[in-house]
Amino acid sequence: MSSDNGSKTTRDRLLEVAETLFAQKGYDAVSVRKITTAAGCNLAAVNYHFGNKKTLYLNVFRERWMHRAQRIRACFEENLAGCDNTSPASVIQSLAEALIKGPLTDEERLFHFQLMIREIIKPTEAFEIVLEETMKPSFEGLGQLLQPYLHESIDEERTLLNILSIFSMVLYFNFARLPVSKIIGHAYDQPFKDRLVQHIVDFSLSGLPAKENAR
Amino acid sequence: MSSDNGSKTTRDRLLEVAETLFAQKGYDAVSVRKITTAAGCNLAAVNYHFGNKKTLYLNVFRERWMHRAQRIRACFEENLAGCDNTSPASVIQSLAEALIKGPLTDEERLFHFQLMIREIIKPTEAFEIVLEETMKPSFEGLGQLLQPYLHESIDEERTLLNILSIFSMVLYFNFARLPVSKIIGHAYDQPFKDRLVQHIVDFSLSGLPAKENAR
DNA sequence: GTCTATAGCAGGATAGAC
DNA sequence: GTCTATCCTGCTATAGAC
Repeated sequence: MSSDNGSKTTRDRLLEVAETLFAQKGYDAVSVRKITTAAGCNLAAVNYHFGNKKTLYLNVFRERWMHRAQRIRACFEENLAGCDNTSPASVIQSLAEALIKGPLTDEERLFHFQLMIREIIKPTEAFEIVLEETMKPSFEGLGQLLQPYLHESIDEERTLLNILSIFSMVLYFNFARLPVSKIIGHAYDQPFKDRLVQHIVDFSLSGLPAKENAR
Repeated sequence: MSSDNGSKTTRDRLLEVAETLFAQKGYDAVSVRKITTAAGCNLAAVNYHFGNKKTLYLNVFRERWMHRAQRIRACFEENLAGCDNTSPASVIQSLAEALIKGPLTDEERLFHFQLMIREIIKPTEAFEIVLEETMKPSFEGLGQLLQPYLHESIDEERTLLNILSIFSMVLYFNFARLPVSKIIGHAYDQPFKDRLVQHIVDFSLSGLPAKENAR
């Protein structure tokens, strides 16, 4: 064994370090050399444990990203179960809290959404995991939860657009922390995250807080 | 001169090709070789015209991205001037149309937002251009347009969160075309873009189209 | 302003010792 | 399972001919 390895195996440290670096810098900007150095192991370790760099990247999604997505989902369901009744407000609040405050640390959340965004703008094989095993089921579940409360005239596409819009806000406020911080003039501290969740719930339920005569 | 150059100068072709490739694949995934080959010129051309690869990337933003942002802004102002009166509805409709239908071709729009997203997740020097010369002024302008119509109790942060939320939807529906298409089950054709703009306006003004007794 | 040729280095991947 | 040593490809950047 070598330098700064905790109790974890080399394989696990590689996955952990690779996730961080891939999220921060992107697949092409990260070399196998940087990963193995940061993981405190040998250059050949990636090829021994994963075959090649691409498979390491895919396993980051299969073994770590998916697990995070499941933790978020479980948190959403707990939040919802903790509500007195099911309503659009409780669904959206549960969702926003799971995604913005949720079970992940701030770092984990940032990496999670950075990886997701990278797959959306430039899909690889990992995109299938993100889309089919996470996004689609989530949106479908949300659709079924919300449908009973929406106007009968709202068709399936419109329902999906509503869900995608809520999702787009949550996604944006998670991955665009830097511009958001610079624009609002302060960091993502806990009180702000509370206000943010409240804003997303309010905006999703009622849109702009306009005066009565202003529409 | 060489192979497939139109009437444009080598310098212009380099900027054009580089923009496309950087948007599609990201800075690190694109080599100077690929750029010069695609532009039909010699490997040394990038260094001759721009000094190095990084400066070429920055000039894509300075000379092409900024110009696009200005065209979008001009379109927004035209749209707004064409409305009978200023109201939250007319402001949001003008904005959504400028950004989703707007003056850019579908390709241009995709590249424009891909470049923007890449700068948001991993900022370089170009981020300053995007933030200070485009995002900040736009959000400030929108704030001034909308403020008179919002409840007096809404503070500055809340106003910004509302504007950022509208922006997040427009951004998402522009750069996440692939997952959105796969989820709604069809492509971004013109009728869909019309429905999309309408949805964004409706959602931004009123939130979810819920039954009266459902909140 | 555009080309060829090449320096100089970093990349992914593998073979084989331990 | 982890190491060293090495192959070979591809990268950015430059020098210098035209």
